[in-house]
Formats: sequence, structure tokens, C-alpha cells
Amino acid sequence: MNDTKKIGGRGRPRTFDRDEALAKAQALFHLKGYDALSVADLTAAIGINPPSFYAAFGNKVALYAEALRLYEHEAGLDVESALAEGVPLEEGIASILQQAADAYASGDAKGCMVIEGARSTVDPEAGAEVRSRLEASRRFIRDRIAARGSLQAELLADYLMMAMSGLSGSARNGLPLDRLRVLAEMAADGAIQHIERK
Amino acid sequence: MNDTKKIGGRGRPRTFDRDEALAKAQALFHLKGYDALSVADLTAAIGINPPSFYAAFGNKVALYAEALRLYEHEAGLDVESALAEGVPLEEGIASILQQAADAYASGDAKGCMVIEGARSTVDPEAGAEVRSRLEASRRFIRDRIAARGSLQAELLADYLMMAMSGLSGSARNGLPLDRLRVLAEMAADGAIQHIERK
DNA sequence: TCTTTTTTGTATCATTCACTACAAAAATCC
DNA sequence: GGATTTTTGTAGTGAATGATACAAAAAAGA
Repeated sequence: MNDTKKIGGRGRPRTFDRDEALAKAQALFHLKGYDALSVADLTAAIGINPPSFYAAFGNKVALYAEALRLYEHEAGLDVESALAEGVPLEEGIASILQQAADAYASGDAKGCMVIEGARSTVDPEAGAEVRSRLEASRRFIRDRIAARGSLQAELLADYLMMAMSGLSGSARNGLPLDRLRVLAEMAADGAIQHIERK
Repeated sequence: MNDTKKIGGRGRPRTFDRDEALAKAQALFHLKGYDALSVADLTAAIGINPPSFYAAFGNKVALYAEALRLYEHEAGLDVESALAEGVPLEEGIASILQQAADAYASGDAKGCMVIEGARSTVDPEAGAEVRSRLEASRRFIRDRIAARGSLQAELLADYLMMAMSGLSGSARNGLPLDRLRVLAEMAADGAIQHIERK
């Protein structure tokens, strides 16, 4: 009944690597979404049986929450440095959308795991989890813009979320990286044009 | 075993209105998505039992296809006149995105039924149906732009689909109409800035 | 009235889902 | 070595899903 790893305990040792299994689960959740990925799919991919799965991760939605945390940590955009005080706001916005285009069109799971998860997850618990994370991302972006002294933090945060959602969807629909990059640049210009001089 | 209506046949008459039931189903599919809406939900909403449901509509995915057709017919954007030869391309693009903002933020089912369905539908058959309809929409927009003599039809179609997808997602996340309208305007300006003089 | 046709309501079916009971296995602690 | 602890594999749980079998009911045609 240990969901957090305690290496070198007493009983029978695990036959699988929990971190590896988590990474595999994260990739699968990103690829197929929460509802389309069954616990049977997960246990088969990890190579374990249901009891081992539940002993290690608690339940499906808890594993999904862990997978989301891992995704944000490993594949999250670097909004922090993009919107650092040194760089002009225009450049920061363009950088975020370029990062998004690059991230969303790379790997075999296209699009943003959080954005796509927020739109597609039916399960109430999992849906609440992923949507709250998406809202947190919006707040983070808004606060970073506001911290620079901009009076358009809400508007620009709305716009960035809208554009990232659009880029994520287009990536998921198979649009290749080069074409997605152009869209990101165009979208950034739309925002830049509406930035008021401070 | 009649999925198309034959008024005044021989046998026992229907106790419900097929068109009303279809409209109800369309609204529910738009609101909850294909997978989250069960046949039991549908029969309860219509007020019939499963055998009547299957006799009238065939099966769940066939009803979904009908609902999509109805949605496109009733709530589809007027791309045709927005991109008519008389209006400047810049205005046409702005018009499409303004129409999208208005449509996506109105009613109680937010966002575009086709765009959101394409992203969230897990069922293979229903997913293929809605995604093929989304692709058809893209082709229609691209062809309408190309018919004007623009050499940027592919690019602008990509961009419009991306922007509509973003607007649909933001609407689904609860962004109110006034704020969505501003985003649509900004997004349109991003495209307009990249239109090459003919 | 009698036959034919179609819809209706009841009562399921088989499948898939997330999740678990249970006992054997494999490690550490004393 | 014996007790304790934890994981393992087998097997199965109850709930929900899309879809149906079947016979009674209600209409039209003869």
C-alpha cells in the first residue's frame, strides 16, 4: 500500500521500476487521453498485474495526476524566462508561442497534454484535475505579465491561452512543425499589434 | 426498421417526433460530447425506450452523424459570403473569426461542436466521422480563398482553423462573448499582417 | 373482421470498465 | 529458522455500456 517509493523496505521487492512505469503512463495518457486509456492498457504496457498497479499508484486518477505533474516538469514551456524583465514583452509573447509550436509538434504525442486533456477528459475527477492545472497555467502567465507592469495582463493571458489551444489542436491534427511555426509567428504578431506602449 | 421518416405508413404510429428528438440529441451531443452521452441519456431525454431509439435512428453513431449534419446546417458559419469576391480578403478573415466568436460563446453548449468533437471523441467510428467533417471544412475554406486568386490559401486556411480551434476552446472554458470578440479581432490582425498584396 | 405492418415496453444480453479478495512468494528483522 | 511485511499472480467483483429478443399494442389494408 505504498504509493510513494520506499527503497529497501522489508517485504517482497518490486519487479518493476516505478519511475519508468510513471514515464510510460505519462506518454500513454498524452497520446491517448485519460478516458481512452484503460487500466488494462496501462498494466499491459508496464508489464504488471492490476494489484501491483493499484499498490504502486493508488488508482487511475491518482496516476494521471502524477503524470500531469511529470509532464509539466519535463515538457512545460519556460514562461518564466520568456517573460523575464530584460526582454521586451513582444519578444516574450513570440517566444512562448514559438516554444509551444516546437513542443506541440515534436515527439509522437502531438499537442499539449494539459490543453488536450482539459478539452477531452470526461471522467469528472480527472477532468477537474487537468482543468485546474490549465487554469493555474493561465494565472501563472497572467501574473508574469502583470509583474512586468503591463496593464493588459488579463487580455494577453486570454490571448496566449487561446493561441496555445489553437496550436495544440492543429498539432494534434497532424500539422507539421514548419507550418505550425508560421502560425505561431502570425498569432504572436496579432497580439503584438495590440500591445499598448507602457 | 425505418431510419428515414415515412409519414402515414401502415403499422402503429410513433409516439414521438423524430425531428424534435434529433434536435434534442444534437444539443446534447454538442453539450456533453459523443462519449460522455450514453444511449440511456438520449432515450431518457427523448422520452422513449431503447428499441424505439434504434428503430428510429439505427444506432448511436448514425444519430451522431445526423446531429453533425444538422449542426452544420443550422449553426455553421457563413464562410461563403464572408469570402465573397466583393469583400477584401482582410475583411473576410475578420468576419469569419467574428462569426466564430459569436457562435461559440452563445447558447448553452459553448464552442464548436465539430472542432470540440474532433478533439475529444474517443469512439473510432464517431471520431472518424467528425474529423472528416472538420477536414472538409478546412478544404472548403481553403478553396474559397484560392478561388479569389490568393496564393496563400493553404497558409490562411491553416491559420483560420488554428484560430477557430483556439476560440472554440476558450469559449468552452467559459470565456464570455465580449472577451472572445477581442481575441478574434487580435487573431484576425495576425493573419491580415501576413497577407501578401496580390 | 382478419391479416399485415410497425412501434411499443419489458427484460435482458455480452462486453468492457475500474477495482479487489485471496493466498502464495520473496524479501528483511529478530 | 521463524515471524513479519510487502508484492505477486489468479481470479473475479459490481456497475455501466451499446444493442436486442420477444410479445403485446395500435394502426392500415383486404
